[in-house]
Amino acid sequence: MPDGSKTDRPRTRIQQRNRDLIAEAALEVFSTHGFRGATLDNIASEAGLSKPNLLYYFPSKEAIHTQLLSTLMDTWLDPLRALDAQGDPITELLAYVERKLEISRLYPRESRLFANEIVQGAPRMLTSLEGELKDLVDEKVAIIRDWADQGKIAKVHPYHLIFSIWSLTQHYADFDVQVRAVLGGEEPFDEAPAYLREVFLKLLTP
Amino acid sequence: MPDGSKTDRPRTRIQQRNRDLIAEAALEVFSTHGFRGATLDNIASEAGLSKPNLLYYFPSKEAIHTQLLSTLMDTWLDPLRALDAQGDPITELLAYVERKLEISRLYPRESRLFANEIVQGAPRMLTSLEGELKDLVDEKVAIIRDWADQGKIAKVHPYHLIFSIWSLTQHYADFDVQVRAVLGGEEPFDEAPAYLREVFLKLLTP
DNA sequence: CCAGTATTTGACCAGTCGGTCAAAGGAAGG
DNA sequence: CCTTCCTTTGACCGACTGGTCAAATACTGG
Repeated sequence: MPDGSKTDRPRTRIQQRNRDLIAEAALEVFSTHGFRGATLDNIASEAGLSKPNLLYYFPSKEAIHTQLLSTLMDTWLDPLRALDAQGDPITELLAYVERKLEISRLYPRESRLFANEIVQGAPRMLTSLEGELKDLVDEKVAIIRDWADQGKIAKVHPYHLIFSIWSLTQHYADFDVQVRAVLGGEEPFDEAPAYLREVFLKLLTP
Repeated sequence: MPDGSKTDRPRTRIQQRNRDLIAEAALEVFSTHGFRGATLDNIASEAGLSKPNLLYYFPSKEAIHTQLLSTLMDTWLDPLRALDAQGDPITELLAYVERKLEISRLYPRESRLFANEIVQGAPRMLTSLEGELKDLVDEKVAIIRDWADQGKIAKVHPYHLIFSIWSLTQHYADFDVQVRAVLGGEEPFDEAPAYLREVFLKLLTP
């Protein structure tokens, strides 16, 4: 049995491949059915493996889910990490919006995985939210507050500014079905970038 | 057995009370665990009834869920219905934002119930979205487009304007845990109304 | 108080779920 | 070819889930 601890790399190519297959399948299934709605049989067949074989690589359903979440948390925070205190304030913030929207477009399943978890009260993620996430946000909020104090951007509530960026960008991934149902045939991501740019440009211009 | 069809009123006070108890309990459970994550036992004990007793009033778990969704869809659309083509454009739109935010504050469980359903692809709601919802939105979009054409508000993409109102207001209900985790002790709904007012005022002013 | 109806429930069922296990199949080096 | 370790699986298990049913218990009008 392979060592299940997260720290050590898989030793063989087969392990690497199958762990990747499982992660990919689990992302697909968890993101469309939620934790409770996903079954090991679903994930197994999506991955092209048998159920006992899944459990050869991961000790439990919960473990697969947990690994997915913690892997993705980093990816999720990257765009915000890139917000640079040295850059031009408005350019930096608009670039953040753009990066975040692009990620929603490219990785909607990851977005929905988080959405599922958070909407249901984040039972398996609360410590992450209160830890890494809050720390990073606090740090960037300080930068935004400085910019506002120096008159480089409009005086907006920095926490709510960040919430609104998350909200507006992730909406296109998380509520994709609704957006498409309302738009009919039109492709949401054609217009979204320009629209969001306009929103935040108007909001932030002093 | 009571007649299960939705059209006729319950005949007795007991039926009325128990149906209400079940709906309330189901809202609580479905909104925090999703359809699959909710169990009849959960709902029953939350309602203070036995499981077979639930199924005396509703033919199935699915039926409870369906009735919740369709009852709530109306409530959900009301704020948008109230958007008045005759009123002052900016006042009307800001009032819509305010109503929507207020509803998120007062009925977060209802909001999360929808969020759960839509994030997972709206398997039990798609026809509603493509029907009533789209029709109402189309109608109101026409009004907003007129306002923009007449120069009474800024020229913004009307569909995306509506998406952004939904997104920003519902975020405070749907992602409540995350918002609170980041804010620490602060109460989100203290600052949100003024913030959102500022966002949309700046966006809509020609 | 009684008959008849509405309501409630304990016991039960078949299907599904996460997870186990022993045994069978591969891969690789000597 | 043989040994050793890695990988895969069919069969199985106990817990849980949605749902049924017949019997028991309240309610109601007469």
